[in-house]
Amino acid sequence: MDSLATARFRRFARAVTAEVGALDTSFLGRGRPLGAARVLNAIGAGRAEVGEIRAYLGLDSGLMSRLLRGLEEEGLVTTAPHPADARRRVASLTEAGRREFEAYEALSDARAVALLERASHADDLLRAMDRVALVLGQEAIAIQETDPTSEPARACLAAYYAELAARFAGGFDVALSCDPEAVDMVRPRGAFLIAVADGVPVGCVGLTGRGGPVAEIKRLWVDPAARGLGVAKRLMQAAESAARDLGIRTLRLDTNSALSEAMALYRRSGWVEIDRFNDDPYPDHFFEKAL
Amino acid sequence: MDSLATARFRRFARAVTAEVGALDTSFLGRGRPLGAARVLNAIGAGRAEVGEIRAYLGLDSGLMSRLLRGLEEEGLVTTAPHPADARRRVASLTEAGRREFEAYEALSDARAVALLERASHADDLLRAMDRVALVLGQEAIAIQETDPTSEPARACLAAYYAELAARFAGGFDVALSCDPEAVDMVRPRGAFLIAVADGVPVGCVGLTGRGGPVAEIKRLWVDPAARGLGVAKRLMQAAESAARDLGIRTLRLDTNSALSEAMALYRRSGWVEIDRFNDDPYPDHFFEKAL
DNA sequence: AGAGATATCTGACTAAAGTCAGGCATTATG
DNA sequence: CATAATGCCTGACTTTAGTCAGATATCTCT
Repeated sequence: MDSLATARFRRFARAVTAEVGALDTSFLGRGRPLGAARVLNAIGAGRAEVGEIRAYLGLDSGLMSRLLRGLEEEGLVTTAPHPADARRRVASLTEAGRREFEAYEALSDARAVALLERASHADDLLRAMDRVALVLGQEAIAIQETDPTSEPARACLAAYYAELAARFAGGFDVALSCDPEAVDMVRPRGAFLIAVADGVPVGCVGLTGRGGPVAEIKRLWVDPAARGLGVAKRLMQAAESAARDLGIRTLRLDTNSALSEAMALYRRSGWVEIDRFNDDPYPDHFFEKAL
Repeated sequence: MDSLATARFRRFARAVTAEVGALDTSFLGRGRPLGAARVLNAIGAGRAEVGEIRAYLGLDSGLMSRLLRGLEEEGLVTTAPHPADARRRVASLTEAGRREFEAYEALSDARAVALLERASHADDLLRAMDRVALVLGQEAIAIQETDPTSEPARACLAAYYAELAARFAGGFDVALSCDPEAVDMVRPRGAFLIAVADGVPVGCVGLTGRGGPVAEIKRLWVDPAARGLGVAKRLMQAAESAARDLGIRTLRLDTNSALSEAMALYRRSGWVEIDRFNDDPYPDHFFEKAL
């Protein structure tokens, strides 16, 4: 660890506290102390159980209780006993509370937009921010199943096609490729999985079935900012597990030698190379795995 | 500005506040409230005037005054009237105050090291952090003259040579190149300039004179994380201005077409291409500029 | 059913941060 | 040289955050 590294880290911390601190204090400015605003926003973000919010915000139980009472008196929050355990309480926003939460959200978004519009190289800045966020918070990347036509799925696929176009010497045209139908990637025939970090999709994989015991893995992609963190491996494991659920016995996939990280991953995880099994012009390597 | 951009920014803010906030609260743990610790650290970081500290930390004048009194009673700080304006006051650390400041510094460094050691891909993480810090805080990049054998200058040059080795098809060996003597880059013959962001060097340029009216620009380098922010242009302007100071009338430089950004910069800023003027094996383009 | 654990609430505190009006030198300005 | 402005200080507040010791209701386990 060279001594410059700590200086670089601290330079980063200084640059960022100024901006991010401003984002935090934007929680003020709606006539409510920070503590109460944080609780309101935690509830708005989906945290319902009082104990969970308390742990998340690191609050003393007495303080938490008083903040909740305050929000209740403002008419923003209601609490009720937990249906399965009446010692615990669950909080939820009232109509007015939801409006107030949305006002906080709008404030945060406006701050973000203002900063990004002010910065030169916003694209590049966002990529660097993604990398920092993902490496620091890598435990927060979750794999979830979604419809292949959903908004986050389409965002992943667009990025995937753009990357193929950039990496294949002759470009990439999805119309020339064996593009699976969306219906083949929805249960019961198949599945579509995405990796999500804090609401932002960072990777995807499709399991394409045709109703029989053989299915294909298609469209494995991971955001460059999330590479090296084991996301592709987790996506593949989740796809295999979904395949077993669907009664699939054999998985196949095709790929291109330009995608060296993907090839290495397949070889590491029990896939064996087989002969060409389709006439898609893009792939030059074919793999199979028995489940 | 797509809506995902604000989500990505806010993901970054969340990931970072957890870590950077921890760095901030490391200011506690020395038995002093945060406010007093922040004032002490501001003085230690070189801020002397009370009004300046007040503005920097955003404190009320009454609060500021009390915090200063507290630090004085602890024997960590002394204040004196400003020599040019006795209404203003300047604060400085006592011997004990300096020791206490250094203890805070050590604490911050330890936090930084702990985080970087915990993170996978620390190198890559630091590069992304550099990019974020530099784009956000680009106004804080300062150009300064230094000895070419100083620690930061050597760090820049090592990075410069490493980059040439990576970008030249046949590699780069400094021993084969026309390497200028350090003494030719020190006044009165020449100069060496570095760009510094918050204590970390991010770029350099050498002005190599031989005592006559002609000098050469050598070793222009900018940290990849700081590119696109106008640092190279500012370094070149500072070098030209130093050359004028030294009575130089004509500047020359050699470069290689693999360094396309540099070539573009020279063409943009009034340099004209001339014939080869040395037998260095690496350059393939030669430029001149009259001052 | 009873003992102990758990989750939240209430009351009574303290510490820290922040606000505001006025005071006192000192300096700038007409 | 009088007047206004500036920079800092002091005293008297309020608000916010945080702590801690019970109280209360509920659940788990035997």
